[in-house]
Amino acid sequence: MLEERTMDDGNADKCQTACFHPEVVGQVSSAMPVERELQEVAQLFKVLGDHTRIRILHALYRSELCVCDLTAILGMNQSAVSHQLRVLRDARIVRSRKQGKNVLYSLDDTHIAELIRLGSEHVQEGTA
Amino acid sequence: MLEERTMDDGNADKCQTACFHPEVVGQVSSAMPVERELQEVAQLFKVLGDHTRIRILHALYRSELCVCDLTAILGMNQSAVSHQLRVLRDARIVRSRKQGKNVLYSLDDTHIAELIRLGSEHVQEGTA
DNA sequence: CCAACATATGAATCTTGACTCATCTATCGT
DNA sequence: ACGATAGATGAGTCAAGATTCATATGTTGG
Repeated sequence: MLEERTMDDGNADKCQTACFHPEVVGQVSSAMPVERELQEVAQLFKVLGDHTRIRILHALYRSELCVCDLTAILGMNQSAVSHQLRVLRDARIVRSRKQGKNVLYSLDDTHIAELIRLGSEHVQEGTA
Repeated sequence: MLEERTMDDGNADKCQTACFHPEVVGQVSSAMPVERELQEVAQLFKVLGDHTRIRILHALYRSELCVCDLTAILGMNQSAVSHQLRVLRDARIVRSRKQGKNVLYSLDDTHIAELIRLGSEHVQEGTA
C-alpha cells in the first residue's frame, strides 16, 4: 500500500501560504522509502525499545543462555521472559537451539550488537 | 536504584536444579550495565520505534523542514506531527530553530542517522 | 492594536503491548 | 510409563502512548 504523495494531496491540513519550501517537500516526499520498509525499521526499533528486552540482549551479548538462566539474571518470572524471547525470536534478533530440557538463546545477527553499541554511545554522550 | 544481582536473590522463580550454567549467570549478572543506562538505551530505541517518528526522521535526514512541510509530507494533521516532534526533541534526536512564524527542525546527532542506516540494512537483509 | 497564520499543548479517546496466571507440551530420569 | 522440570502460550488485566479535538501562544502584516 505505497502512496505516491505529492504536495497537493488535499487530505492533510497544510499551510495556506507557501510554507517554507514547497519544492523541497516534493523532493523529500519522493525520496521517502517505501511504506513497507519504514514499517519494518520502526518495528525493529520498537522491539529494541523495551527495558526487559534490552536487558535480555545485553545478557546474551555476553553468553549463550537458557531461559532459566535469563530468568535468574533478570529477576522476573519465567513466563514474562519467554514472552519477550518470543518477540525477539519473531524479529529474528535472537536464535534458539534446544539442548535436552533446556533451550539456549543467542544473538542472531551482528547488526544487533552494533545497534546497541551505537545506542549506548549516544546516551552516554548525552549524559556526559 | 542500582541492584546488585546475584544468583541467590530469591525474588524470582528460578530453576530448582542447577539450570545450565550457574557460574555464567553470576558473570553475566555482574557484567550488566547499570540500570540507568539500560533504561536510557531502551528509551532511545522506543522513540525510534514508531512509524510516524521514523518517517519524520527519514524526511529530516534529507533536509531541514518546518512543521508545516512535515505535515504535508506525512499527510497527517499538524497536532499529531507537533506531538511527535516534541517526543523527538525531548529525546535530543532533533533540534529546532525558529525562523519567523516557522520552526525549522533538523537531526540533532550523527548517531541517529547511523542508527537508522544500520536498522534499514538489517531489515533489508532479512527481506532479501 | 488586530486579524491571520504557524506551532504547541492539555484533555480525552482508543490502541498497543507488557506482565500475570493457568495450562499445555516436551524431555529427562527412574 | 510416570513424575518432575524447562519452556511455550493463550486469555485477561492494566498501563503506556499515539492520535484527535479544542484551544493557547507567538509572530507577522496591515
